[in-house]
Amino acid sequence: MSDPSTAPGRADQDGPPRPGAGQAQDRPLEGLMRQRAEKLERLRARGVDPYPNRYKLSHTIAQALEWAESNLPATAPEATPGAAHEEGGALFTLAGRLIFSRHMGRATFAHIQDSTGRIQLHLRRDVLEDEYEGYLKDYDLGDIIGVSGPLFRTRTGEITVAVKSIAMLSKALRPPPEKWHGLADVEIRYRQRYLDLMSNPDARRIFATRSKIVSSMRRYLDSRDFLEVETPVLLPQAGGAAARPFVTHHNALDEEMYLRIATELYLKRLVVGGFDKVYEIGRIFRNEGTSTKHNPEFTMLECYQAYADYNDTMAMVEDMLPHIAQEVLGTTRVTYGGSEIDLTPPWRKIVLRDAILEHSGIDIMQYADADSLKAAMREHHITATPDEGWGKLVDHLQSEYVEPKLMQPTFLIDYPKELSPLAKGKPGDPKLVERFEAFIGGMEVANSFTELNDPAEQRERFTQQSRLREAGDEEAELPDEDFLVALEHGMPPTGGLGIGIDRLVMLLTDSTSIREVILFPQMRRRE
RNA sequence: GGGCCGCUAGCUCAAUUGGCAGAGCAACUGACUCUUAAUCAGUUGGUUACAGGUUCGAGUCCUGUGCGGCUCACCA
Repeated sequence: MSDPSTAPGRADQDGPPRPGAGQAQDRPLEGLMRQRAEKLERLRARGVDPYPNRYKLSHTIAQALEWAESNLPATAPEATPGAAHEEGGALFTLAGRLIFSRHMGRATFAHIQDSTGRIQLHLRRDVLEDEYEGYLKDYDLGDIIGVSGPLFRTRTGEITVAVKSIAMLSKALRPPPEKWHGLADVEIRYRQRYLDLMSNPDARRIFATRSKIVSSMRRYLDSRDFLEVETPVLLPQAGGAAARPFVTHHNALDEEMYLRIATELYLKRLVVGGFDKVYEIGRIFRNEGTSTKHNPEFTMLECYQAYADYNDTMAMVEDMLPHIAQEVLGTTRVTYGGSEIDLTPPWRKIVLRDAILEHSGIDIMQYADADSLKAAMREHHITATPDEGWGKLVDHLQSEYVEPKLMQPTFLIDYPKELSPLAKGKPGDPKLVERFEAFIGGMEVANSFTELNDPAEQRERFTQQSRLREAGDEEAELPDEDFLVALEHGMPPTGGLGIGIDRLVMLLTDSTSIREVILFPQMRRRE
């Protein structure tokens, strides 16, 4: 009931709802969706299945365009409406999402897009007859459609399908994002990545590049006789890195399980078993905060090579990454965040101690314990949290003062033993291990060391880590008895390497946030 | 977890000092047989993220909540 004193009332308010028009209480989206649902019902009423089981394509859009480039004259001589439709050349059957439609009375130009490209359609009423009216009435932007017809060039030279028949392959019940600006809302781009992909070419480019990077990396390793393996994700105990794991529960065993934080300890078991060159490109889970450089699940390459050391893995890194860049991008010079980065080897190599001294003024080797190092840091007005051990303090100095400066590819070499419980000591220097990290664009992209294969020393290192853990370091390595047994069977001298795939992709696609290179980045649950 | 910023139509964005919530795209109706972000005429479409508060009056000011972005801390 309308109250005349507050609601003036509208002419159509008491009349029947107009077909296709939203009812007053509907939200706009529901109105748009109902229109599409009505179109779907009209298609069904005409005997058209709006979701047919199959549609046989003759070509991809890219193949059709390629054919036309070499078989059609570069320009149409003049506007000769109708001519192409009479010619009846080779028939192409193509499909894709309807992304543009411009209708002008008895003819319509439209574009469809598949994963290989987009192509223009020319629809004519005198050719399609009833199908033409059906197109105008019941097809919408966003629908997946199929078309069949010969190719021709328009007056402006654009390769176009002269459509002789058209088919609805999947009716879209929701409207697509705006066709020109695309989808800009970052949250929707991440939560509904398919909308990002269908409307933003750059998103498609980034993820296609990611795929090429990974396959190039596989080819590189495969061609050097590395064996790709898969190790468990679900573990009784998570080790191989300094990180807190995700915890889950196995019902049948009634046991706590952990998602892996590294593949290291299992890959080394395989080296013990005689696989001298192994690698895994796998998802890693770390129960930590998110940032532009961190996602709780990410992808890492780890590879292990028997009878190699960290000098060999260093040579491999500065050979492999430029190789991948060359293969995927056609160049070893990339732009990242406004900086020009040249991946051409050789890369700069600096001993970690020297790098910290250079950038912070502190020589870590002059301060043997946490207290004296902390005191030195205080003198340089550098704050440290009270519970940080010596290794953590060095890591702190490194990541704060050195890492952000390392734009061009740089290896930092020879890390403190305390930070590297799985790495082999540097001969003649009891405080250091044979380890390097590679930095590009201010990001750590690789971590590598000569693997510790002395079971007794490994046991001792685990014990030291346990002490750190007891002192409150939740990320200290847990002793892994089963791994120690493996080492006791003898592991050859081995060089190990880890490369963060996501960060490599960021670098090669000029993406400054890791969320731009992960299809479905971690997001808070939304009700 | 802290700090800063953001959230307006399906999408992209406006809204002056606190004073009638608007445009473009999409949709709908109509014109148009070489357009291409088609064009032209008209129409529809709003819980201004949510909950409170101040005020004659709140998209705008205040408080809280949610989600997101950046950043710091932590990590790779």
